[in-house]
Amino acid sequence: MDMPAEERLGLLVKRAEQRLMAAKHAAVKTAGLTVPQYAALLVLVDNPGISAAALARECLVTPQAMTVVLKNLLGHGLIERGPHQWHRTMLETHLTDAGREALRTADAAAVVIERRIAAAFTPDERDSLRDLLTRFTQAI
Amino acid sequence: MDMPAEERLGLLVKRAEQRLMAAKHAAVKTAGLTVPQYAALLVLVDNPGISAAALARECLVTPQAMTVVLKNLLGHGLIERGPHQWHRTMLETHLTDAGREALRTADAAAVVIERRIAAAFTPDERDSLRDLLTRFTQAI
DNA sequence: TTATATATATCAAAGCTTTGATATTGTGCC
DNA sequence: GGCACAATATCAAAGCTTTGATATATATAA
Repeated sequence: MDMPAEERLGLLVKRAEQRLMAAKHAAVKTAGLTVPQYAALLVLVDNPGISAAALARECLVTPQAMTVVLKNLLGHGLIERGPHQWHRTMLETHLTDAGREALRTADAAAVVIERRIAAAFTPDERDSLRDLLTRFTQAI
Repeated sequence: MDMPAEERLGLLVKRAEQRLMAAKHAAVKTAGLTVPQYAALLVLVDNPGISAAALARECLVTPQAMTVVLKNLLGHGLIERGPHQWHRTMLETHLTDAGREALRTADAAAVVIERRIAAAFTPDERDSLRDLLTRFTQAI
């Protein structure tokens, strides 16, 4: 009301993210995954045995949100969870073979999108966008 | 796995949007609103009597999602809904005085954030970011 | 007039997210 | 040893979002 919608950079970022999420959702769906599940598996494959809390920090969500995602992944047999040796308050999470396979399929589809985006810019423009977005984030 | 996370421009956009949403959420919360509620009221104030379906299109969400948002706004007395004259299949939605007041408060807080973001860039950089983000969206 | 297509609203199911609250366990300090 | 602190997990409530299915009403075309 006090600022024209046209000038609000936030709206542009939101629209870009919305489109990106829609495309990624469709991409990882081919592997039977949701975007948050894909993100969790992506961290998990490089951090076997990571705790739910640590996973949540990596994915920038709350532990409660991650619990829900892990519960669904567990229900689909893509991960396994078991008690930690000495830290009895921790649960170790590991990928199953099915989980690894789903991640492989999903990532292939997701990378196609990232490559399509990258191809829309020159190397200089990519650097510029990276810089502007980083400053955008820091400005908030 | 096939592409370094560093190079994925999508991740940067997602992080920027995440921070933006967190900041906006905190901002509009001072008016007792959520971000989707704020977005709906922002469209509503310029389109009195708009249908839920049209509102959903403006906000880029599904009609079902908008129904939930409107139900909560209605429950808080910020909007009113009534039947349309001849289109009996439509429900007209209008802001209440309380809704207008909440929107005014929320928008003031939201504009502060947008101004802070805008201030982090020169006019040329803003144009550049606008251009790059638009092409980003179209590339998907 | 009848049939088709379109637009509206709404119910239901599944999933993600947040804040808030609680219990258990491990760590460090006294 | 005992106590405060931090980290983990989990329950609960509220809200947003999607896809899919269904019912009603308007508009258009045969």
